[in-house]
Amino acid sequence: MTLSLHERIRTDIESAILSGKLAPEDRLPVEHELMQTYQCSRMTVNKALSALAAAGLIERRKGAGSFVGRPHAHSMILDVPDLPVEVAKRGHVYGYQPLVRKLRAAARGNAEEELLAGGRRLLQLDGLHSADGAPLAVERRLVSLAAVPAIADADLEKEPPGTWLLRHVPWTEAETRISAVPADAEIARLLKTPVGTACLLVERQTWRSSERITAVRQYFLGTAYHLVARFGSTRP
Amino acid sequence: MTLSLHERIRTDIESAILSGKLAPEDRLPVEHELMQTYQCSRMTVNKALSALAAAGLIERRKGAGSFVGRPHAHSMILDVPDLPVEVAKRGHVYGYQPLVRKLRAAARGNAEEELLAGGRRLLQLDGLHSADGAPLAVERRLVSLAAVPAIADADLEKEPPGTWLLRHVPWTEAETRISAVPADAEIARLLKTPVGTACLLVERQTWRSSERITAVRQYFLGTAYHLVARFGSTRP
DNA sequence: CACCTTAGAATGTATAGACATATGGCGCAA
DNA sequence: TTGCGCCATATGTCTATACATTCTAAGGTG
Repeated sequence: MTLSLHERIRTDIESAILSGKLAPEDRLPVEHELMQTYQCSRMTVNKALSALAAAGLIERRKGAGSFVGRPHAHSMILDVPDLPVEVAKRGHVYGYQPLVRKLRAAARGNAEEELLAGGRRLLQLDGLHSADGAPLAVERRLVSLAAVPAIADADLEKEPPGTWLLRHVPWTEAETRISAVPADAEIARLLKTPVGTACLLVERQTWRSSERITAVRQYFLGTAYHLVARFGSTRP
Repeated sequence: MTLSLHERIRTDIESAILSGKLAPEDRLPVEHELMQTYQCSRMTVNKALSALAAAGLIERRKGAGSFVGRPHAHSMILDVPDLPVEVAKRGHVYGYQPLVRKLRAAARGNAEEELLAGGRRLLQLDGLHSADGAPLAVERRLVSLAAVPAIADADLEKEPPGTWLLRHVPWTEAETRISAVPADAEIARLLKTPVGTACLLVERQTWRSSERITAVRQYFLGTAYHLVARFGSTRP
């Protein structure tokens, strides 16, 4: 793969930073110097540096110059894969078993549910994800019928509601909380594991321009699943 | 804040996508149309669209056009905060207590450790993070002396090694695995919790251009800590 | 010596044009 | 009808230039 010129400039500087040749707070060559070095126009240099700035690798200060940014080991990229896809990728047979499908109002006094419902009703969808027949995760989901009326008529027998929503209510914003909890009696029964087993709890809320769509709690069998996050120059 | 023209074009299209006015696979106006709409040059439009493509919001196909991408609820942004900072931000007093400091060779047969050591020795650093005196997390860390010889002389009594490394070996690439495990006897003793308590296990490896720096396992008290990941248009 | 002004330096934004390259559809030929 | 090739289309890359904005540092003034 032959890199275009601005890509080459970008990767050159990128590897200089990641290898430590350029330390944080170091000043980069100014645009005119890079123009000389690579024998190109300023716009080409600018494109490379702007990309690095957008990625947070450098900081550009108008009038002052460009500087290597300080690293932030926070803000890594977390892969939250679609379960059917992920399970299939590991060579297992994915299964989804719906457990509860209930149309109901928001629980009174539960501010969370009332916000989600937005005055109308909620669809509660509980289900069990499995890999090769073995339980993998229990899912408890609430969907706002105000935001997604179409889900009332959706066929959710084979496809988990998360996958359905991903296809029908695209480009939502989301926030995910990850924690570890012991399995309560019901979770333990469904996951066929002793009460108190460590479970990875993934709580996710999604909304679209301030309209709340869905809230889900997924209890993963702690030993059978993990999430992976990355930080670095490796781009997809 | 007055947006520049290419920023305005970008945010216009961005909100059209996030609000659903533009659905996945939809075709965007071609660059020449946008030039007309905004009365600007092609480079300006191109800058806006390139930024959207870099963010994964749209897909551009040479010769074909620009299309709204399919949403990926995966690849969220995970905040892995520096513990001292995060604890302080919540109004608690952070504490770090070193437990083990041992210079040793890689365990034979442990491919992981041998890779990290790179033929030389490892520094093992175990410690306990606490908030307001209450145990928060146990940390077990290995640092490659081949990669970071300076850490042999570092003062790690008050500052956790993670913070020290962040300041002295910046811009590492990293991979984090997140799972849930029960506390074994030693972890339970240190966290002052019963054996089997659900713990959030965060395993992180960092390296710099294929040279391995450190590997760490942090066991968080499940009920006392959680991670948060976000996905959406909100940029810092 | 302290403070203010100012000139230069560096990035931010935008224009207009040129050529390169991948795509997809249309028309022509076998 | 089928398959091939060509061409219009749309994006990718790059140039050269212009002016705006912001920061830094030098130099002059009180």
